[in-house]
Amino acid sequence: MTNKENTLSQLKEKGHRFSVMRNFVLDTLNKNHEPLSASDFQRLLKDKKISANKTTLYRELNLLKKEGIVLEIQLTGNKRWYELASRNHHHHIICIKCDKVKDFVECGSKNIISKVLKQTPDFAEITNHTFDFFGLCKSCVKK
Amino acid sequence: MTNKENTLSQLKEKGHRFSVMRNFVLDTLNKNHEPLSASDFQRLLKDKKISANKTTLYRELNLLKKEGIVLEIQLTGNKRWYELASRNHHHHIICIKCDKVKDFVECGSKNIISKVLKQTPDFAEITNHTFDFFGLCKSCVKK
DNA sequence: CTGGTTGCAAACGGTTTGCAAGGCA
DNA sequence: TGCCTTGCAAACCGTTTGCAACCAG
Repeated sequence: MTNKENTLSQLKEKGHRFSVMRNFVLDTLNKNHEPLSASDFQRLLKDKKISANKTTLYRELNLLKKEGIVLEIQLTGNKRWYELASRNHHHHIICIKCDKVKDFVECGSKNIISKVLKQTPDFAEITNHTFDFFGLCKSCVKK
Repeated sequence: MTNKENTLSQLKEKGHRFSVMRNFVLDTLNKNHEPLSASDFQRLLKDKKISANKTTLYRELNLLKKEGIVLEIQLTGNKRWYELASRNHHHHIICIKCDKVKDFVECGSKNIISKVLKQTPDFAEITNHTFDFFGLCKSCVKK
């Protein structure tokens, strides 16, 4: 059973159904190992000639987020990216010109968290962190 | 000469003028050593009984950004924070309930950058990075 | 007087909501 | 048949823009 089929049946047990959008989003996330934004999904939907309303896409992304299947991440400005929650802990590098996102695994933040809490006595607990890099990808540098 | 006066005269040399909003924003940023969002500024304007349109505030923040006096940072969701560019390199911890932001100086990212580039051959250069922590501040934990 | 600064209303872009229609189990 | 899913239009929220009036230098 593939990862996607696994997730679909997991959702069915919770009373959710099969749908074209659900299948598409899970399929896409399993095949692309980089975070995708709503506009990425819309472009891919168009490529696959799947006609769908953006509302349906946003609702699906929120449902998958609520069910803990995808994580929503905030990288730049005013859009959000989505990736499978099952992926290992990692971080991102984003091109500031074309918004391309790649992953990297190095983090090394574990031993920093206790230092952070010592420096910020107002805070009680840390739930997550970002450690994202911004720069220029090679194709944007050429331009 | 205070930091604010310094910046104001620096701006005058570039043809910009004194204005209530400019004075307020610079004053506020110099007095608050945490990043502030547009809504923070609007609240503080109200507190000081300074009547001003939000457009004016956004325009001022963008002008100061353009002049390299403030940095715009993206922490969560759909709003932006501003802080003086002259401050030392540092990072942030944000309360996920009340959006309160505090700084911390520990970074330790320098030796990580080369590792990041090695892992992501698509990228040519890194211009900046985020290293922000999300959690609960003590007053939100109590609630 | 000149051109930087302001307020207002409207637009913008990504995202969400209400509601009625559609369709999977 | 029940209720999950969909499409449409409109709302939403932070931010930006056009334009005419204002005012610091």
